[in-house]
Amino acid sequence: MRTLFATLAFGAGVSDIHDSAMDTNRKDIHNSDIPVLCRSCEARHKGMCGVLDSAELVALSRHTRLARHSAGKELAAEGMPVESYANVMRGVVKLTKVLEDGRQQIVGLQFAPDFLGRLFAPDSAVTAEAASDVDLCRLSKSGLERLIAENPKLERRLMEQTLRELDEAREWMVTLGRKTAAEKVASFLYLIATHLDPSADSEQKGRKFILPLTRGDVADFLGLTIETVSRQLSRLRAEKVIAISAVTQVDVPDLERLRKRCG
Amino acid sequence: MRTLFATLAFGAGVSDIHDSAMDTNRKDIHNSDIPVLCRSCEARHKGMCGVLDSAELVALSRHTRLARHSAGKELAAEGMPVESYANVMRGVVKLTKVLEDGRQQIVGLQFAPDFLGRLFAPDSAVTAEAASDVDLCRLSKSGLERLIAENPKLERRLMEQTLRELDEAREWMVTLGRKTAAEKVASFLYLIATHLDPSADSEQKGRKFILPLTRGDVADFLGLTIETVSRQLSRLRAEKVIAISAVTQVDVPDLERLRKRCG
DNA sequence: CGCGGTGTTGATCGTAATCAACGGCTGTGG
DNA sequence: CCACAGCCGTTGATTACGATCAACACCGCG
Repeated sequence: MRTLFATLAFGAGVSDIHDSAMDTNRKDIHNSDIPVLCRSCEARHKGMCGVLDSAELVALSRHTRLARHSAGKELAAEGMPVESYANVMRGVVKLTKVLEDGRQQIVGLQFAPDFLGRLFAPDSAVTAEAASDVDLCRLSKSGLERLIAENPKLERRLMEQTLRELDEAREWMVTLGRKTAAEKVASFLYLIATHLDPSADSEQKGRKFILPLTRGDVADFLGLTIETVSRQLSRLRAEKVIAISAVTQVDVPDLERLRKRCG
Repeated sequence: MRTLFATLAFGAGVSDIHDSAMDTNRKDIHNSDIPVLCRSCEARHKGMCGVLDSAELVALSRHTRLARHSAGKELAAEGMPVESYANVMRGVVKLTKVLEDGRQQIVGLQFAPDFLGRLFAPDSAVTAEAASDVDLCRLSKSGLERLIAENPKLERRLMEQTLRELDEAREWMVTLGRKTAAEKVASFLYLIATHLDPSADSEQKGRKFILPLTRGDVADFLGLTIETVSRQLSRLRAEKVIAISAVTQVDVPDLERLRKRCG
């Protein structure tokens, strides 16, 4: 009934993974046993796929396909049924909730290699939207649920990510409830600086990154207005805590100095 | 080495469960197989123990003991190792986080029959404190972790509670980030009215309850000051949305009318 | 060139924080 | 028994932080 995994992993009509990815992990042993799509994927190491052996990866890959979306694409809607799960391979996904009158709050940000989706619930409690251009590894709902039932280690790994997300949500509740606008913006920059660019995790002091969110997104994340976010960014720049070369290009020369602004 | 479970369930030095509890569940079949401490416990139905059969309950009860604490008692400290888990049997436990300068935020409230504790982490990310007088069913760390490893259904149940807590935390992030003081206080009262008193869940419109939190706690939960909470409560009372007979005694004549104030 | 979208900056306003006074309750000790 | 301290909660006066309203700069694009 099913053809070779590779055919499905690159499912018809979906743009192929870029060539450079093919070359990245040549050093891996038994690469030939690992589905092509998985070879460059962070989830295989730090994400949920890290608990799977190559045979299990192959089995899972029969239910996966690469999906690329550009910034702004709605991936799941609040209150709507979810037909598939996904792993974030590249980019940032924002999870939002809205009040009837349109006030919006970002309640979570998912980076590679985070798992995306609410297990064991008929429909999504949040709206998921691509904050930047993203690559997702889509997993069919039934396929993953079957695999979870068979593989306790996988369930455990997902439990651990869920607990981590809960910790992060609670950390953010402190920021939303008790910090000033200045501290909120500093906290946001610190979060991004420490979550993005996971390759360079040495003790290097300075970090440059491209903000994956617009000012409006940042405001929705922090419970502020666009104007206040802009003003606080200007203030941090004036005080040399950050440099802003282009609107989305932020440079943090001293991460520790930024952390001190987080309250 | 171990004596009968009943002896340990009522471990020496711990005050006994009150007599009335003994009579509550006479109608249960095979009550004689169920540990005495479990007979009146909500966790056995809606909580994590709902997935255990009576033999498993007995096995678990060898690692449990009833612990009573009065309001204000610190049950776990942020950043400190946790030596045991617990189920809330009665009362309310608040989970808090603090900033260096003392600003405090409540990041979660646990009601019966919630599970208490952070699995798979060496130490607690939050401070847990009895908000009201509470009864806990303490579970030894190693005992529960062994049981989880053996019982996939139990892990699943705990996963489901964790996911529910994550949903609740995200719901609360909207309240903290985007609601006005008036909406925050209304939302808090609505939360309490719908979470407390789980027995009377009929479509009755009116609800009376004793606030398990002080004004200071409410303020810490909502990211407000005591004064603002007090003013908003006075306003709701003046507008007949609630009645306050004593400081902790709240009466919500029309739950739907309260819900409309939540934004 | 004008246009829409995004971001910055300035002026003003309003909500909630802060500062302050006081009332009610409880427990303690003369 | 009353006096008083200490705590909690309410209410009033004032302040300040961030929202709102407004103008404009910048950029890509038809």
